[in-house]
Amino acid sequence: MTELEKGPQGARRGRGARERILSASQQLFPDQGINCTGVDQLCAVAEVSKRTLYQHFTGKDELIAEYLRRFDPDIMPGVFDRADLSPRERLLAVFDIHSSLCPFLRTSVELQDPGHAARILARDHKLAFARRLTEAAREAGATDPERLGEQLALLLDGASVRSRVLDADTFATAAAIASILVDNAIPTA
Amino acid sequence: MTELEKGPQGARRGRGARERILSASQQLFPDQGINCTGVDQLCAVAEVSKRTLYQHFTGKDELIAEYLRRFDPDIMPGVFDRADLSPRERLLAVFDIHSSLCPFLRTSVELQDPGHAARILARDHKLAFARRLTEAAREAGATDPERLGEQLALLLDGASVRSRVLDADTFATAAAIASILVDNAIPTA
DNA sequence: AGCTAAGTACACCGATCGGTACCGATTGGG
DNA sequence: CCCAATCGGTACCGATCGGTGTACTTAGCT
Repeated sequence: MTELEKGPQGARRGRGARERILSASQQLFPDQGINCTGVDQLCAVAEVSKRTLYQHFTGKDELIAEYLRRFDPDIMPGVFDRADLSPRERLLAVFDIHSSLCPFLRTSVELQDPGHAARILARDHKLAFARRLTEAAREAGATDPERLGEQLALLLDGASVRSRVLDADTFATAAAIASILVDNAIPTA
Repeated sequence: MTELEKGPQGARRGRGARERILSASQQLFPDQGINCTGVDQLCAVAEVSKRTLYQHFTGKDELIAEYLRRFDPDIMPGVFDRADLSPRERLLAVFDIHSSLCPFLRTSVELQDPGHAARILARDHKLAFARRLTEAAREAGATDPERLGEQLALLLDGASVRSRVLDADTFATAAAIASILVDNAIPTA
């Protein structure tokens, strides 16, 4: 009766194999990296046969792309639309997320082919994210919202990759910079 | 039989194999990544037999570490010691280097083991680099040199990794931020 | 000369990679 | 009830990975 999710291959009554595979990807890729995670291990964790995986995805490359696509819709869920915060606070709230290495950055570094679908997705994601920051900056009354958005995006990526190499929390530093930038970019602040 | 001597091996520059291996590493690792560069290809480019490589290095891991160690001594050659620049200009001159993805960042992302010698080296390098920035900030008269040094280091790493994913020059953005930070950190500016 | 260290060439190893073929069990819809 | 599609298990494929063993050739130094 309830029509479940529709797969490209017509998984009409899918037993959830596709979901389990994606779930396993989201569990293994961030921890072990993409290149260091084999298809066999992916199947083992997902409790899925290898054959099933290749019925849902043409190959590992497509799986990686779909794995990234899952992150896209919920960019920073509940940050940009918090009504309890002032526009300025909303700009800085992004830095409260003490995250690990951003999956899009990791993918862009690990994959070599610049034309790989996943790297295109990563690029699009970063552009979209900067756009959302720009939008928030405009609402906050920044004189040059686009510039401020790009600046804040760079701070986030810097903190993300730097936390990886230093094994320390670098988001506080980024937040401090962001605070200065916001103050400088918004008149009557 | 005194047949021809197996090709033009007579003029082989027998010595200096280690140097050629390291040179090949510096040529291949940045372009193809570390995990995607095999030992065989490394040997081919270095014009070195596989046996020779393993006589100079215990394994690929040690080669990676030594490859990184080569970058260490010449951090930003001729930037921190330019007498023709004011201390403030010296702080900002670092951002004129429109570099590609920092090898230390790339290594930290590609290698999974946090205890890998190369990742320790990368961490040490980043700490040392921030220290040099801190020193330069102190000479420039910053009120909190350590803080400014860490901030500038984060900006550089952010620009580096962001240039990778966006395939664009992001160092101008970082330089603009740096200029603001420096102005804010140095009194009587 | 003659010895030794360094380098080369090439075959080889076990492990793992991404990906495929086949087969039997399960399951839902007509 | 039967058909067709999905799924799991498993063995398998060729390629490549990092790393080794062996035998031969060279360069440098007394």
